[in-house]
Amino acid sequence: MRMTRQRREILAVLSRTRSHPSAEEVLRQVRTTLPRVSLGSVYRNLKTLREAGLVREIVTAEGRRYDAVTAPHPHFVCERCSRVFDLARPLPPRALRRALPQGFAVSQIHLELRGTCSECGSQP
Amino acid sequence: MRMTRQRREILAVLSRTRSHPSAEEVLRQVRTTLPRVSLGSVYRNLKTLREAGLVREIVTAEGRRYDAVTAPHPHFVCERCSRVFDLARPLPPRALRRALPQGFAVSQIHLELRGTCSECGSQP
DNA sequence: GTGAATGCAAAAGCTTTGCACTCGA
DNA sequence: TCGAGTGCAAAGCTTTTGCATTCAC
Repeated sequence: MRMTRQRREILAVLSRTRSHPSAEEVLRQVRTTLPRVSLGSVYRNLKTLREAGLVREIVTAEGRRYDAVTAPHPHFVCERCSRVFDLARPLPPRALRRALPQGFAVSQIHLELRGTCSECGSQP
Repeated sequence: MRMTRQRREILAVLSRTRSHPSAEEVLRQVRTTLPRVSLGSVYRNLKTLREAGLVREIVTAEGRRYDAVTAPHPHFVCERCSRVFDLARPLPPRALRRALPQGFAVSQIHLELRGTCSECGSQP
C-alpha cells in the first residue's frame, strides 16, 4: 500500500477525532490541508484502509461513519443529534455464543445502542 | 391508517417469511398477487408500517431489510450469502446499562453478529 | 521509470418525491 | 364523497467507476 499524502491525511483526520465522521466530513477536514482532494479518493482510501485493517466502517440508520479505532467496541447513536459515541466493551461473549445455532461462526459483533445522549436529554 | 390492498399484501409477505427481504424483494413477492404495485408504494408503505410499529427495519452493511417481527432480537448476517438469521434474545441488559455514561437513555439495542452460517461454512 | 493512486465527471445504486388519478372508509 | 394512497417518472443522495494524468517508490 503506497502511502500517499491523501491517504496519510485521511488516516490522520480519523486518528485525531472520536466523532465518527462520514465520508463527506472526512473530505471537508482533509481539504483544510489538501484542498484539491476529491470525494472519490476519500471513498477509495477509506475502502483500502478498511481492507488493511486500519479503519473501521460503522453502518447506522443515519449512514456510514468511519473510525480509526478498530478494536471492537459498541456504539451509542443519539436519535436526536445523530452523534455516535464510543462505549466501553461490556459484552460477555459466552452469553452470545450460547444463542448461536450449530455451525455458525462469528467474525464480528456489532452492538449499537440507540437513544438520547445526556446533552440532548437535558434539553426539552 | 387506511388498509389498502397493497399495504395488506406487503404486511402479509413480511409476516409469512423469516428471510428479512429487501424492499426490492418485497416488491417481487407482492407482485405475484398484485402485479401493478410500484416500488415507490412499497417504500412508502414500509415507512408507514414502521411508524405504526408493525414492521422493523434492519440496517446492515448489505442494505436495508424488513421484518414483521418487531420484538427486539439480535440478528446474524452471513458474510458469504448475505442472509439474515434471527437469534434468540440473549442479552442481559444490566451489563449493557453499566457501560452507559450518566444521562444517556437507551431506546433500542441493535445487536448484529457477522460471520459464516452453517450452510456456507460447510462449503469450501 | 512505472504502476498504483489521483482528480474529475459520469454512472450506478437505492430511496424519496411530485403529480394526476384511484379507491377505501 | 373525498382525502389518503397509488402508479409512474423524475429527482436526490450516497457510493462507485472510467479515464487521462500524476507521483511515490
